[in-house]
Amino acid sequence: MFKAFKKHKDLILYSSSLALLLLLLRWLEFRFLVLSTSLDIYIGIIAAVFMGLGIWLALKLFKPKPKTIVVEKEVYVTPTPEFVLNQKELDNLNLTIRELEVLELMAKGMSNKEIADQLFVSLNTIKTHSGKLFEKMEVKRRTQAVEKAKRLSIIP
Amino acid sequence: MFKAFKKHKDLILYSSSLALLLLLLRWLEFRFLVLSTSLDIYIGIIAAVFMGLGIWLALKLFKPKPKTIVVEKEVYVTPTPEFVLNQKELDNLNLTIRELEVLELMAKGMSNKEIADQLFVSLNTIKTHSGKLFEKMEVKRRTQAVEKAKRLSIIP
DNA sequence: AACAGCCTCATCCTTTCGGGTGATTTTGCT
DNA sequence: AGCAAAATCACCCGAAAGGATGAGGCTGTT
Repeated sequence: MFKAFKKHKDLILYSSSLALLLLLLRWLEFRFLVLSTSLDIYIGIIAAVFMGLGIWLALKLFKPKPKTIVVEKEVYVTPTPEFVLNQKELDNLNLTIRELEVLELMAKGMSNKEIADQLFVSLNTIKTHSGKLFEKMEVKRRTQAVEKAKRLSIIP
Repeated sequence: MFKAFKKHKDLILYSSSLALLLLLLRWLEFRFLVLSTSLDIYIGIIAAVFMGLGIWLALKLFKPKPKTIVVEKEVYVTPTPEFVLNQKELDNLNLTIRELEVLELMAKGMSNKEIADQLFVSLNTIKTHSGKLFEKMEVKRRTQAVEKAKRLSIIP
């Protein structure tokens, strides 16, 4: 009994609604046909009411359909292509420790003076190092040295 | 077509039921109240049609209103070894085309003179461009400019 | 001890770079 | 047509970078 009711409760609910609506219509029919015989208005009301019923029905039936939309959100991956030192190329250049240090600081955009201060040596020393560095790397300017070093994966 | 039927089978089912019920009621009404006129049938048709219209309207109009549940799905972006320009940072710097060109050539380790020859302009012009470039990038030397540009993914 | 390699520093000189200023032309937009 | 931004070029000056050369000190190997 209850099971059957539960199974068809929607149907019963809507049927009841319709019955109620029909009663309303009958009442309206009586009111308008007896008091004022405006058929157009009557039909208009019928149309409006049933259209409303249709809308209500449709909304009721297609209501809680939680459509899930998967939004792909790109995760910002830090551009860290994991620097791997190219030992081979580094060996080929045959740089000294000091020269490599100077190269690394150059790559940070530091001036010779700043590098000198950082390494606690004189400006002239850095000039000597950088000069030899350019010789070994076969470049003419610090910018070229840095570019080549990055290209050869000697520095990150 | 069949898919649409399957999808809205509930609605169709209930609508048919209602229509059937309506017919039954009308028949009952006719039988017991003996009040059947052509007007009633006409009104019934009106009601049915407009209810159908209402349903159709509702489905049509409120279809693109699916209460969507947004599920954010994190997607792994393979660390592309290829250069992806950071347009945001580039826009922030508000560089001109010429300044960007100079910056790119600087990054290749070229001297101002070489850049001037490459772009078919005078050395002084390149100096002006580079000066403004350093201003906008808030750096003091070309090496710093290149380093920062690479760090911000403005140049490869 | 001798030698080689590296690090350090210096001096002299030239080139390059960068800052500052001003001017003219070109171009894009309204 | 007129305005604003961009591009072009010039001149001056000081700072930084780079080339050439020489020299002294330290360290590990032979």
